[in-house]
Amino acid sequence: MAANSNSRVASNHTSKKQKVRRNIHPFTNNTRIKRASKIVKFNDSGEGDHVSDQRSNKENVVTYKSLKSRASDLLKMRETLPVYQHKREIMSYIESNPVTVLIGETGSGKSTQIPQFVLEKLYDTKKHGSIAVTQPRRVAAINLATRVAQEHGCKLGEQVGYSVRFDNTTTTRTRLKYLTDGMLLRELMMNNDLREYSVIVIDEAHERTVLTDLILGFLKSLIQGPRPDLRIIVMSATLQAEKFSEFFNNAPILFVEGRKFDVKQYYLKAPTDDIVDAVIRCCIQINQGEELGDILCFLPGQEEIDKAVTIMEKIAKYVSDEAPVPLIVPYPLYAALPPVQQSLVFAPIKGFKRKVVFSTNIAETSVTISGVKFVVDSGLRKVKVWRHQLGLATLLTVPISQASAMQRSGRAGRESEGKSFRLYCESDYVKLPKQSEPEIARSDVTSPVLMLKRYGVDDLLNWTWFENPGKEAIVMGLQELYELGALDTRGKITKRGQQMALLPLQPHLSSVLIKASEVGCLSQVIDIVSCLSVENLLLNPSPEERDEVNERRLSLCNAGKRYGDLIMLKELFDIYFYELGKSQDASSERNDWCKGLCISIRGFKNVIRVRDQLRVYCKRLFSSISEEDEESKKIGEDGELISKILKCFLTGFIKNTAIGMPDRSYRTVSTGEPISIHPSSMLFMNKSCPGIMYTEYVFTTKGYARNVSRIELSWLQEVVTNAAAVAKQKVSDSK
DNA sequence: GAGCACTGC
Repeated sequence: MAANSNSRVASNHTSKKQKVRRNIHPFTNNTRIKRASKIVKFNDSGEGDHVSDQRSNKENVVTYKSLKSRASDLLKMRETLPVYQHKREIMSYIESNPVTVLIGETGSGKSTQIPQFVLEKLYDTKKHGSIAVTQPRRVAAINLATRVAQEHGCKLGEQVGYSVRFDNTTTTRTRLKYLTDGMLLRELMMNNDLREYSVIVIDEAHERTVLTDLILGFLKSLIQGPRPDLRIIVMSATLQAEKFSEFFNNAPILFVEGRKFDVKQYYLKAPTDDIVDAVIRCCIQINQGEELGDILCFLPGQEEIDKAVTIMEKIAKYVSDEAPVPLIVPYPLYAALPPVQQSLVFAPIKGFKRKVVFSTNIAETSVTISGVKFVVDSGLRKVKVWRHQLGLATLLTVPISQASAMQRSGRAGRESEGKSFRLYCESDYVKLPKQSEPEIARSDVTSPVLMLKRYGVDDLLNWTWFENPGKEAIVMGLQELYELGALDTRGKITKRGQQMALLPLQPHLSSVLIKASEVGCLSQVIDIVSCLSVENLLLNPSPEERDEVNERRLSLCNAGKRYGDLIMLKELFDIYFYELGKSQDASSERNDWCKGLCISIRGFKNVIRVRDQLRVYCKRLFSSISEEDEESKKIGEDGELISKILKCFLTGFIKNTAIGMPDRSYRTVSTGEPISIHPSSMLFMNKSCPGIMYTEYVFTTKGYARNVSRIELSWLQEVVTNAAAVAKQKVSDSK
């Protein structure tokens, strides 16, 4: 590998200026201040390590006076921020336009300051209504609200607060509310026209998550219909502004320069075919030739990362023995990694050493690591693409977009000037797509379609989609919802569909829950569904302890051994919740138990929170809830009960079934494709199921079923008949 | 026969 010495300096500065179009109003910023370390310590975009919680207990003991004095100290820092210097100009645009698009680069202060400017204006003009600021991630909403409350001189929940799942600090006094876009969508579902807000700010809109895209669509229909008075500000970090502007009737675009340090780009002269090898070589080269500073490497997935870490661990000592260079200390970083190991990457490294973090896309937006001076970019990522016709997801390794490459490089320039090594040719960079394909264009839209139906939209194909997912996707979503009993034959939402839309679950799981409430096993099914709702609950044991952990899990789950993963989850839940929850020292007992079984401790705490929430929702939604259902129940090894539970799941996942073949392989009921049980499943070693049902079907190297349960073939007929009867009933109801 | 990127209610 050889880094291109004729590298060019990537200047976002100039490229942005070249792109200024007729309806853009650039703010010339001559006040580019060299950021003193003391001045801006907070994260403008709210990105922070999700391991540490920035809220401090001190907040609870400070007096009103000290809140105010802290706020006036902070004001001096705020005044140096780029957006602050253009306050009057920005506000005049916001005041005179129903929609304003604001492009603020990293460090511009947009996420903290713009909402406060608007708040001041509301105070000054004595206007009613509050301000909502949406974020794609929980941590961002929490951190931003915490910071802004300090700047505003109040406690969280007074004038400034946040609302995320399981945690709402807002009160009736709150005028500025940071919330996840999922929460705003929920508010839209409950209260169609968002009367309580006079201004809505959509932050990080460039990330183009499904939920952000949906909100944009809802907002357009609101200002065209019942809320012409609503003010909207779309904030984005990159120049994807034209699309936002066009969508909102050519809204003005404001551009505020940020404060970030230059990052020099280096490219390969010739492409590489072994990306892990190239990344390792590049790190060694940086270690030999560059000043001290940490390295962040972007690789597509866990497999490549684990491989890179293993190699680096082996050669690091040898390399530093050979020459007087820093000792490289490698760290992996990906979401499925246990939180304890994740947190290791945030600790600063001491001595003559260099931290090298091998990470997935998680470090591109969700997590910020300080001390990074060098970025090594494989140019690859993994992406899940939904195949509407097949009803399965494929997980592909694909080249990133230019925007993504710039975002990755930017991670080297947060604290000082940095360097970015792109392990592909500059000629290939130019050919990359400018932006990544928006998520909604490659996702299952069953859930969005249900939301729209719940909102009362009839003509889905011609709705105010910010990004129309296409006729095929919408029709498949409609059909799926019809089969789940959420829509009737005319495409109108049913009572069942209304209930499904209000549950914080994917429609298939909502449907399972409703079925369970009808047949009297709601409590047990809630427990299982709660476990399924938490990602990375069962962690991957390392290869050395894999057999041991599997053996331990199997020995605890007698029913799970036979019936599969859903029942196993319930058995584990029962032990965690009933058996370990009683003793004096429940918490440490539970933690030890989780560690031994390679189960996420935080994961199980989330299971309990999801469970509590679902129980509350179910009580509200199903008036027919029986007294028995309100009591919690352990599962035991009652075959009849287990059958009943699994049949409930079949009503939601009837499409996700496969039949056992004589050669002990499985073929899907719907398409006849071969499908394999994923090695993480309890049933991986089991060779005797007549049929299987799974909650997920992902194609990687081949088709894999995850969360697998054993089913009897007769159940298929039974459940299909019931579904048909339900459909018939629905038709006669609507006549 | 051997393995899934990230986020949200």
